[in-house]
Amino acid sequence: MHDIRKALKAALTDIGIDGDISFSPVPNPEIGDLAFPCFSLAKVRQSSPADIALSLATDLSQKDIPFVLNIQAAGPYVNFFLDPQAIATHLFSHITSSYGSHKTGKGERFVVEYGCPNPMKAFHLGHLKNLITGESVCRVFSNVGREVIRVNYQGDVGMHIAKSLWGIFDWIDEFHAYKEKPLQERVEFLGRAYAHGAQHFEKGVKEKEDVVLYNEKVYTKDASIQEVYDLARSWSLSYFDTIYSKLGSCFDRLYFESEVFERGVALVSEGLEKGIFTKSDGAVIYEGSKHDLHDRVFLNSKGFPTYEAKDLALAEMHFADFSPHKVVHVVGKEQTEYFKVVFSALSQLVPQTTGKEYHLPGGYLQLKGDKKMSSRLGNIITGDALIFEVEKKVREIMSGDLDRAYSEDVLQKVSTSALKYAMLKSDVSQDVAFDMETSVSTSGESGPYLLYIVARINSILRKAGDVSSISDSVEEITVEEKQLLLKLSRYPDVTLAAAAIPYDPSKISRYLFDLAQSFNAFYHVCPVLQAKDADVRLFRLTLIKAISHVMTHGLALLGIETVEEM
RNA sequence: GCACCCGUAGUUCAACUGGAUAGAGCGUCUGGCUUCGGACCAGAAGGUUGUAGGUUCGAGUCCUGCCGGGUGCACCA
Repeated sequence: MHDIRKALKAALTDIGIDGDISFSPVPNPEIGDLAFPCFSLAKVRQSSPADIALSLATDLSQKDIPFVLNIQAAGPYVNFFLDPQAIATHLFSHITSSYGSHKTGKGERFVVEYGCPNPMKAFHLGHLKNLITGESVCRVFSNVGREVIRVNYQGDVGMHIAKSLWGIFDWIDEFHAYKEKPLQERVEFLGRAYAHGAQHFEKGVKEKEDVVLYNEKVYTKDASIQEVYDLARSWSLSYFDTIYSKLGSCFDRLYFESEVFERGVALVSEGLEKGIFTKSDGAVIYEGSKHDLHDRVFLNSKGFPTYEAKDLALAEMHFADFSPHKVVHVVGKEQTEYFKVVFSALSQLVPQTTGKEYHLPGGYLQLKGDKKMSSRLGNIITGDALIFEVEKKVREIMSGDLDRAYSEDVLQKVSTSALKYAMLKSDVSQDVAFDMETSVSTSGESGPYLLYIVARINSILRKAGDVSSISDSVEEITVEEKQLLLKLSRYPDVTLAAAAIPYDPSKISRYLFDLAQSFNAFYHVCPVLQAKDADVRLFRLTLIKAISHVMTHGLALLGIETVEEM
């Protein structure tokens, strides 16, 4: 579509139109495929948009414009009818393995921070959605040529760790007994220990002090807790690794709060001297209120760094380690105001970060409907529990198909597609109401539906045998085929748009669903293998091969692998 | 109390960034088809885009007020 628009723009420039030339979609294919609205010209030319459209259409009709079959003025619009044959020829010669990839981001290095669970705590639903979103964003970035560094920042110090440690030490014999048990059980123990500590913390002033003591022990690296701390931390991290690998993520660098808190203190002290921070009630704060934001505490009155201070040091490390062009924080949208304040302070403290820090706000994940599932999962619904439930459901559905036995690989891929597509189908900042039935269903807007389309196409291609030769010319192109050609030609624009601010993989998921629907419309009207004419058969095989390629490519950007059969 | 985000079909979401008759999935109703893969398809019903104004050729989209929701605002992460 980019090439098509370029040709149209050139033609318009040729007849004296300057400035921003943009096109708009046409509501109905019967009146055209692409429109040029003439409203903005009306002011300059002191004439009605309709008159201008008419005169432009006449002028343009004199010219031979690539991809254009016919031009008509329709009210204030100049409508272009595109030539499906020319598009097919152009498209089929361009659909190679790199169709939809770009080099526009070449030379740019993006650090993407996502995942970010807290060691010794559960990997909950929010983390799951975040991981899936972040991974997709990384792929979308790589696809335009950017170098992507995947980083994961995890809180291995702080009050939540103190709570866990208090709980563990209160149950220390049990802790030692768990050393021999499977990872899953060890992690579940940690979860209980955390809850135990958190409860204790809430009981009263004295109990609170018990827990705070552990916080200080962690910060001062007290020898009495070190062995237990290290072990519990490593259990958690191994457990997170199993989830990352299951969902196809692999981090280049894990950052921990324990490695930034000291530097955080130093940076804030430095900033205090420079007048960037001020003292207030014994704490050190950044007066965001002077910059249309709100005030935040960076060092508490005991001199310990808050999350804010640690984030400053982390940012400094990002830049020291990778000199990124952009650091994208994939984090829940409730942190929006927080990031504004931190970025503002950071910009003054570490000027090279200015304009390079970006918060990508994610929506919340809520489970919808299914009461059975909610109760089975209990109050604490973890991310891996949801993964398990999806797998179980998919297995249930697929084992109902007695004609076929499915491999574990296929079951896994279908499950993953269900989960990931559900997370990525709407805008990143939109909350996701996860519905099990619609997510695993093969009809409707779901991952399995898209995989099914690809499997069908691949099945047809297998039956067709060798389709290495392509055909781009045919006597007549049907309306369904034309729609597919137009949609396929849009794909590179879509991948480019997804990689631009606001970064959003859902642009791709929506496109793929739309393409799949157009394929279905085509498929039920146009026979492929049984096409009467050999030319038509080859043309359609080439067409569906192109669709399969784009679908596979696009799904990969979402982190979804396709299957040959399902 | 202040700030930010959001109100679109019964429901879950779109709407190419201000353009033509606001579109899809699910659900509902009607019909088709026993397979180039039926885990299917077609058609229909369903809307005063929360509300009242304003801006202009033109508003779901921009501005203001109100109503309703979410989130964040000092030593948690």
